[in-house]
Amino acid sequence: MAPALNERKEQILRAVVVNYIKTAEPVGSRTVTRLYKMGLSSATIRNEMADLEELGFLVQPHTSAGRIPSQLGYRYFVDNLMEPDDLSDVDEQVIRSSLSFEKMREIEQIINNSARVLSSVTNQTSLIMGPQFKKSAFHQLRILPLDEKRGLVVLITDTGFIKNKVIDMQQQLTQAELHQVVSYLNQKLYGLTIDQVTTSLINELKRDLFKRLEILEQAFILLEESLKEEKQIRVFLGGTTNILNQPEFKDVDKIRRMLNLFEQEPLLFRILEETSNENDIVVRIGAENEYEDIQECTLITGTYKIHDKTIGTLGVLGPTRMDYSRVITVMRRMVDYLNNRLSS
Amino acid sequence: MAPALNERKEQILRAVVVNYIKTAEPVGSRTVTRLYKMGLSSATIRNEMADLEELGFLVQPHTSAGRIPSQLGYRYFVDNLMEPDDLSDVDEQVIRSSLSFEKMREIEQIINNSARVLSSVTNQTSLIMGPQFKKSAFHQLRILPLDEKRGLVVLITDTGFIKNKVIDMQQQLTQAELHQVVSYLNQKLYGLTIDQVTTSLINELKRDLFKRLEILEQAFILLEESLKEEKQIRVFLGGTTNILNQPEFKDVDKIRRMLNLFEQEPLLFRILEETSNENDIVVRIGAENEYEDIQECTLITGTYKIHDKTIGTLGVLGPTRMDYSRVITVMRRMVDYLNNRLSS
DNA sequence: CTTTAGCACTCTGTAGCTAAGAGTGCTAAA
DNA sequence: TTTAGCACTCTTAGCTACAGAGTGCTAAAG
Repeated sequence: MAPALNERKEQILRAVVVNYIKTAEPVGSRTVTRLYKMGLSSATIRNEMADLEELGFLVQPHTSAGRIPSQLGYRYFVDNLMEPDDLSDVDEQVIRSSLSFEKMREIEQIINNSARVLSSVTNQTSLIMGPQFKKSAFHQLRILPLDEKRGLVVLITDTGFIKNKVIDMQQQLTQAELHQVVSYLNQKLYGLTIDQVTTSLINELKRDLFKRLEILEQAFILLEESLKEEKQIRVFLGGTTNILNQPEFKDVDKIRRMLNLFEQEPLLFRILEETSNENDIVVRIGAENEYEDIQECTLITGTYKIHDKTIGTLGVLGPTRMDYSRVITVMRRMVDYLNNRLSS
Repeated sequence: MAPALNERKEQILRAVVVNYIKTAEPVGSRTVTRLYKMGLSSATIRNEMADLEELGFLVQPHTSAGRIPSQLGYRYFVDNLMEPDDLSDVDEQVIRSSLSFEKMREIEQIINNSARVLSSVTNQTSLIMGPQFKKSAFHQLRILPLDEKRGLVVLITDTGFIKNKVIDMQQQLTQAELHQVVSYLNQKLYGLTIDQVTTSLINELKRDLFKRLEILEQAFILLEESLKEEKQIRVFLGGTTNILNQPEFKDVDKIRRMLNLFEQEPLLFRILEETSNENDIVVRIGAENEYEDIQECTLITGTYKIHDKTIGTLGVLGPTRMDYSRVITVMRRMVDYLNNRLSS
């Protein structure tokens, strides 16, 4: 744990962090006295800043430059010094209106829109995990025959999602046979979360059913597959170009690494999943992140729910020099609105 | 139309283009004699190159640099000088295997995979338009009641696509009423392309139906909406980071403009649609492109079909200095395989 | 003991300069 | 028509000089 600082040091640390976030330039002692006058000369501030550097809260890019916050400095700032941000009415309006579209009945549209807004309000890149069905509970399964060869599997969860998938049916089934299979499956699966529908459970059911009805192999493989597919979740990105506006990403090589990351959906998914916590907003600064390529970045995550069941994560990714206060506030609002919208 | 060149000029132009494509450095007269020895001194080549510049096929970045091809130069090369590329067995293998996955039943997966492969084999960015349903013909409509409040609309086209969408139904319909509506719609819409299902036609049907059955308004709005939605098509991107490897994109500002473009799906769609031609591969070099932000790029497009019906476009986007021969050959193969795969 | 003024020192970034290298265009001869 | 030779142009890399910003230290003042 970081040692506590006396009030004067805290004031100075705050001044440095706030200023550096705003200007992206190292902050010198002069600047601190000028902007946050506290009746002290620059020499005194200099001494204090030297102390703060010794304690690990500040670093110097080179001997004769100002100071910039270290990872520890940001951490202390976020934990102890940050003042909550007031969102402007305009921001508030933008966030709300992004979700109020009457027509957005498909959840993917809502999520996609949210990603856009989250990135534009924060000026960072946003990542939102699509709904995780595996955390929803199985509610109902239907199979609708389309023609001789195809059927439509419809899966309904307790969180109100409906996923469907077309399957080929090699063998034809009579209406009655189909009905029999479907009701058997419904009975067995009801109330389980999608997570709990494991391959072994499916195999068991398959063995069971085969005794009664031997025609089903193909249909079963396909059900299994369709469930498996639901477990891989889309991650929606917004404002990927925003990182290019940050001075810390003027190096093409860094840009490449970031964009490369953005193309790897499963990886993004894992990062979001690892970072997030159901109950609160999580701030991961620099090397606090597991994944190497974002250890110069800060990732802030929150989760959204449907009927009190957590089903997805939203994240904002940017350089460690990020307006923490603002992003966290925006994230809070976004989560609130999203929860309301999705639970109605 | 560009004037015809004598053989010697053609040889030299080809040499310059080929070399510049490979090295990204302006090509001087010495280099041409050294690499493509044709029994002439560099002075002669110099004279010829000066002619080629006068004719508009070559340009000089500055007085004392070598020459690079102009847009016209590339055009002449593509139209007259290019030799077809032999794909290596490895490439061939990669392309084929990207599509042979047994499990990819969903067309979006196939398209997505194709985008990935197309970009990695060409080392450029690829864009593939998802299937355009509006060019398919209406085949069958079904509505499956899910519970009291919701139903599932299933739309089947002659190209074998099945699109479906969940709708809310404010008023409850009896099974019989629903059946009546559905069969009426099927009768009216059968054989029309989705394109032809205009708002006015829908309104007409609506009036018609209202006479018989007044409960349907809500259901109708939603059918309309779901059709409208099918008209906006996804564009799948692959290898967006590849442009960063090109030396012409070392400027952060150019990168930003490109990436910005990539985020605007509807725009990409329009560009692909405008550029492509059903019957052949189209090469748009530099300012031949309509859209301003890609006038330093070349876009090469091809189309893919299902049962001889064109339903989508694939594109490769990169700097004008692009390996035309290779990209075009790869595009041809890709189109072939894709057509085969989708029509089976 | 704390604060501050003063000053020497360090490091960066920019501007200007030079020299090397690449390539051209022109001229005159083959 | 081709080519050798040469003066000329432009870019790039490296070097130096210098202004600007900021520090750390010392010694004096509170």
